[in-house]
Amino acid sequence: MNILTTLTETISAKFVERGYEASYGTVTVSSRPDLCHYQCNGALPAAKAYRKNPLVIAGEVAELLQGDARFSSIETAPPGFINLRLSDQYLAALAGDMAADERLLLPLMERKTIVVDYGGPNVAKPLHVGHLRSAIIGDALYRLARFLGHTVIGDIHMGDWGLQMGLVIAEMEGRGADAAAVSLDDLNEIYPAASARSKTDAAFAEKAAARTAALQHGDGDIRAVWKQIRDVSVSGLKRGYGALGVTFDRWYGESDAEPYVPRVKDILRERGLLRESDGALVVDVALPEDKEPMPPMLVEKSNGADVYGTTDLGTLLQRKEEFDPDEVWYVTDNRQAFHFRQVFRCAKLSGMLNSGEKEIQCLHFPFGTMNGKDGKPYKTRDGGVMRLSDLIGSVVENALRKVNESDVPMSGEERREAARMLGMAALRIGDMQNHRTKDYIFDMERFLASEGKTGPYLQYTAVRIRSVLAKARAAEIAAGEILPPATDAERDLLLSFPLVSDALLRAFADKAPSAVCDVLFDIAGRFNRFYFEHKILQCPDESLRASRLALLELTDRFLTILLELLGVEIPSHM
RNA sequence: GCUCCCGUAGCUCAGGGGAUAGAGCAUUCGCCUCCUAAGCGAAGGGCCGCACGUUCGAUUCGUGCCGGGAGCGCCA
Repeated sequence: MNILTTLTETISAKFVERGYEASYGTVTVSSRPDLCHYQCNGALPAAKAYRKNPLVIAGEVAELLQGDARFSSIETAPPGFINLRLSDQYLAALAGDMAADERLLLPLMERKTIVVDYGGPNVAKPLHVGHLRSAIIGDALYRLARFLGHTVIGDIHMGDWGLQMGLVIAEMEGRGADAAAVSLDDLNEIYPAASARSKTDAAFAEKAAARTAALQHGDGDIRAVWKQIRDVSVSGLKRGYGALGVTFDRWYGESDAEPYVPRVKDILRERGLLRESDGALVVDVALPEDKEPMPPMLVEKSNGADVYGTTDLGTLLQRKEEFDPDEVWYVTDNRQAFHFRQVFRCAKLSGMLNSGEKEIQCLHFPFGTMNGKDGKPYKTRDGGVMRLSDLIGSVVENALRKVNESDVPMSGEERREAARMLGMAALRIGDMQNHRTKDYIFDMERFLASEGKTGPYLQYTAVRIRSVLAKARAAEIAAGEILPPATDAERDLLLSFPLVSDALLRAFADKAPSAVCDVLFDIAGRFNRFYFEHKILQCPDESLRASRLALLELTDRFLTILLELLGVEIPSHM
């Protein structure tokens, strides 16, 4: 049930009836809530096209709308606005229809198969704050796509095949470390050490590169060491993503694309796309219309090792054969935009995106950086990269401090559980309340505050609703039919529900979870005002009380669905 | 240097050819004998970076400039 679509259809039909083009009938949410709920500005551009007074056109259309019971007022205003107010009866009926529907009349789209690539952690490296955004934004997009009816496959796409593996293997060799006995903690220490050494020690860097090439070319001993490292790492990664509440359908890595890489090279060779350059193999991906310099994409380094673009192509081929998707989404850092432009072009040139009649759409949805208060990428106090587990630990610890200030009776276990949920919500909403593509500043105090656009604010709203509903159940007071709103607060709340459908479609179109956040804060704010101004259980009028309870139930269902789309859990108390 | 993104209230950010540009925080002032006050209300606060252009109309579109960020073949 998309109110904007419905109203646009209605008004467009009236424009047509008056001899104008349907496209002028677009209805938007009013920019002047004091005057109306919805508005149509189409008479203004129509006036130009048809050389008429816009107010006259608006009047012609408005006249045809008179008598439509959905509206309590249909007015025109200079220079040519059509202003619409929904009637209280219609609002109540609409809410009743939503409540009667399992998915609240929220839209289902035409089903597509979508692979979402939103992890990208490196094996042998602990998760750090840089992995947070990909995980929670990707997870939210995954949930949203699935909710809207698509078939979605989430793939973590671990980096387990590149130079970082060679670095770790070379470092372990140098130390004489036993791969079979290596622990997660060892790995967490080995990689940074190896990475640092490769920058100053040229011989070591060369050795690491050689080990990378050997791994990729199937050296059995190296492969055995590699497998050990990988297995240990994966268990750590599963724990890390588990703590975030982020799941994947496939725990594939670059190595799983390895069998496809020779085929990718064959395809490129057959198409005559491979070219030697400075001892390396490259594909030219520049187009005549390019405004920026577009260097060729590197497929094989001069030492014979593959680079990540190569494995990305192999992965694409794997996804095509395993899932035959309509779309493949890459949720990664902004800084990889250029890389993906190259890969996507190369894939298109190779013809590997063609699948029957359709062409697989590869789409990169980049996101900005999480910065510290200094506006620079978030670091620990000593300037190092902060581990994700440390970040989560400190957020949950701070959340627990807040939960412990609450005088609501809760057991220790309940407090810890609430703190975990509040902390994770603070992280997720703190991140996703901003548009995906923007950088934002990580501010724990602000994210954990109960006032403002925060996770805890949204959770608190749901908690107090559920508290009332629980009391109603205990007192055996049943919800009833939603009555037409009698007050502004009630009407405002009812008006927020029809906006959800449009918000979800916009969030999906832009791949922007922030649009889901916006509508959540809108509903929560309106509800909290309603809650403050009205008695519910103490309401003396029985049918009014039943109506308000139904309104609480409906609000709770909207909040629950929307929060779940963002991966936010609701504690039982707080 | 070239390419892309961004510049909106003291701060963090929405919005986007049309009416009086919106939230949240912060500040000030109010609201619990009552369903969770981790809540609600009110007030102040803006040359929408600058200039030119397109348009009946520009904060929104275009061009240039200034300021910030990122990227530009053997890392991922």
